[in-house]
Amino acid sequence: MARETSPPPRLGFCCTFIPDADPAHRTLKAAKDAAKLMNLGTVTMAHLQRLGPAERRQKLEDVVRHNLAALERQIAWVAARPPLERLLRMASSLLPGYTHPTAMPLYAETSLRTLIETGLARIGERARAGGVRLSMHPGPFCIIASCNPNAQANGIAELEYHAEAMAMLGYGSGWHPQGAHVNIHVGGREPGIDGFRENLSLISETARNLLTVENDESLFGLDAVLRLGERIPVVLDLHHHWVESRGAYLEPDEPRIQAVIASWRGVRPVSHISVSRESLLPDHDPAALPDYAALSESGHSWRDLAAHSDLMWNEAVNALVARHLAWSDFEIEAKGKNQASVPLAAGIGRRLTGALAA
DNA sequence: GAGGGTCAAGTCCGT
DNA sequence: ACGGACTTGACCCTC
Repeated sequence: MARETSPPPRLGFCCTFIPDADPAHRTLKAAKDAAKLMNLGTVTMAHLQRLGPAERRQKLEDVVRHNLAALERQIAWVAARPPLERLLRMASSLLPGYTHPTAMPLYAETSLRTLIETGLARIGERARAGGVRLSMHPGPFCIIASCNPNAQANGIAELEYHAEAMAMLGYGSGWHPQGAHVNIHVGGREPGIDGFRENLSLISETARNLLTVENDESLFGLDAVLRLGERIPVVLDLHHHWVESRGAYLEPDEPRIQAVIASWRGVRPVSHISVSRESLLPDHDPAALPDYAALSESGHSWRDLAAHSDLMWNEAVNALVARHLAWSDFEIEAKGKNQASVPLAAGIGRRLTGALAA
């Protein structure tokens, strides 16, 4: 397959859509209802367990139906945005309790399976027709290597759930098809990188073909995860790297960027960006990159600095994203979701237009 | 409808 | 020892 034309740059928000403050939402409830329509929900396993068989089945089906419809609305919204914004991280709550004993038997029933399979197939087609790049990022419980065999088995099952969902969306064969991926962290200190690499043999080919591994802020930084780059694409989180390295911002010409690109083996990489919370930085110059040493000295803990902001308030970081877009797409990990990613994309769009005009 | 306890899960950091 | 952070605060019951 020839790759003469590289795909266009993309950035997007993660999991949850936040509606604009709209005068049409005259009450708080109206705003909440608007958000509910666009976002995936869930049901607790404890609640499901308390219900009788018929109600239990109905409740799960209701949530799944809602989630399929909400995901389709999210993708339709993203597809209607400018090409730069056509990327979405999907919420893991799509099929609640898929690997939990309370819900698992229900997912085995033909009627629910058919509902899910037909729904996801249509949603995947819609994403591809709309040029929307999709990903998932399972929670911290999804680890493929742990000293606790039970935790490891649960983690692998959780990864397989994400891979199955991707497969039903139409991304089930080949190396990160259309850039689709399921991104996780290395996990605990032990068995670490080597355990992670060994356990790649324990997961399905579909999951291996979708998997990516991200540098974290403490145990497994960029250099550590690049040791997996021969097997698995590396997702570079610039904010994690800043925290882990105590203040380093990578530029696109940094040699390790080439190693990250190589790890994706022909697929356009995805990276993550976020910034420390606005509240920690009342006097910070939004035009300068956050200064880890200075913030640390003025009393901000490692944990505080690692936490994410609501919006992409720092213009220097935004400019850094614009530079890195030359080689990578971006997931914007801000608490304000689309309220952060849309203005960021607009700023970058203006920057690109300006560069062309100049 | 608001308020508050509860929720499947691993691991680390800070107190 | 325990709460918070991370993936993401939502869900569900009671009043």
